Amino acid sequence: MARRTKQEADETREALLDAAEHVFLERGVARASLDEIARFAGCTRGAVHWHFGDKLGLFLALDERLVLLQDEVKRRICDGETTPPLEHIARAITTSLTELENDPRRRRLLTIMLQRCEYVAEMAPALLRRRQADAAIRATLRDSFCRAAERGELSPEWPPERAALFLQALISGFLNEWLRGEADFTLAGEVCAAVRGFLSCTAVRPLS
Amino acid sequence: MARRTKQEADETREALLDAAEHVFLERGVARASLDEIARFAGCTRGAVHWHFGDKLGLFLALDERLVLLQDEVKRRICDGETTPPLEHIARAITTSLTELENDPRRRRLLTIMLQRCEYVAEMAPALLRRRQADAAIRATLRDSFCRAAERGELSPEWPPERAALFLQALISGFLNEWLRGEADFTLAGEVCAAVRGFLSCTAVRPLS
DNA sequence: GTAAAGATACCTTCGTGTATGTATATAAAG
DNA sequence: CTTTATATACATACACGAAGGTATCTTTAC
Repeated sequence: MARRTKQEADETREALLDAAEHVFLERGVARASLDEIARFAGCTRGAVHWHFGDKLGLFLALDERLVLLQDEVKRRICDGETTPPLEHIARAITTSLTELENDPRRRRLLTIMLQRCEYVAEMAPALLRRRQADAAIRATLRDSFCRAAERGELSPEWPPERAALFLQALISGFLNEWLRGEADFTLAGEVCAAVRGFLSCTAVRPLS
Repeated sequence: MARRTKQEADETREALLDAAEHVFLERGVARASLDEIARFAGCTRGAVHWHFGDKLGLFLALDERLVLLQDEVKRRICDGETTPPLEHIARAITTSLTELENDPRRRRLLTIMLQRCEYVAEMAPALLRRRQADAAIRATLRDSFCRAAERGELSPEWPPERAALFLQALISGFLNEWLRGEADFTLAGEVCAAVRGFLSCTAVRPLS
């Protein structure tokens, strides 16, 4: 009913987010009703409006639950820089992709954001977040490729800027296909192999 | 009014599709009302229901207006096979991408289908069409890579199946980034260069 | 007691489907 | 060559439900 402890309130909040995740995925964001979501979470629309204000607020709160692959890869690249740049990129991506593949919640969230919602004006906050993450990972990749070039490990055929753009598009494309659900490949397997295949192309010496 | 000539009826039908294209793009498919679309086309909802039945019918009719890139590339590859396979693939993709870039209507349609609609169950016909096109282009690419392998022109590092998957994901990823609108690259320029870059990697001899 | 946390009730808006009205092109009949 | 009939191509009107916002209770932790 009402004013349970702070922790219980947080639990209902989480339950509402879980419910939204489920209903959004099945019916799409636009067709999902707040009542359906609330009922799925075992409460009423009152709780939704209390915690999130309106539907957009609920959606944006759900969006923030999604850890972006870009951020993870960037974090891993920026952390410990022991191995050679290209190898380091490959490992960061491999680890991040594997983690993503083993996290069904993230997959569901990604599916919602990419296939179950319409990006009109009011969704701007969610889009902005992805835009910034894209720009950040792009810069990070470019830096790594630059350092590889300085060490004489990058083929002159692949200027850092182009290599970074290529890699970003490649992963984005694979991710999209993977999310369709009919994919006959795995992230940890074929996609990581493809990434390493590309990085080998950009290297003057083969990757270890 | 009523019962104009057959040609006039077709014109209103086209006008309605144009209007739907415009309104869907601006407001998203779910939030667009049939009344808004009809009014934008200079008629009323009566015309919409007459020509398309309901909103889903309108959407699917609009979807069929979109010539898929996959189909174009496939057609170009299957047509005249004079040059070596890898070079032939590169040219087919280059031509198709350039054509797409110069057709703003196709870009708008693609944007609607990828960013302005929610793929729930009833959208299945549109999804199925893309699925089949994906499968077809994939098979076509694989065949071409196979023939390149038979001619000794394909690097053993790249089995045909993997190369085809890679290429498909790469283009799909670039297309998605391009549709975002903030792309700092062009299809005819950077993307074609990237495709040729990849194909060069798969070749034992450099492309011409 | 009071304010947080949520339930309930009410109202209003919007959009769709459907049913029906209506004018005209076209073809058949005379 | 008219007249008549009918299917076509819409416009208009209505009815209905679904969904969201807001306001008002209710409960309980502190």
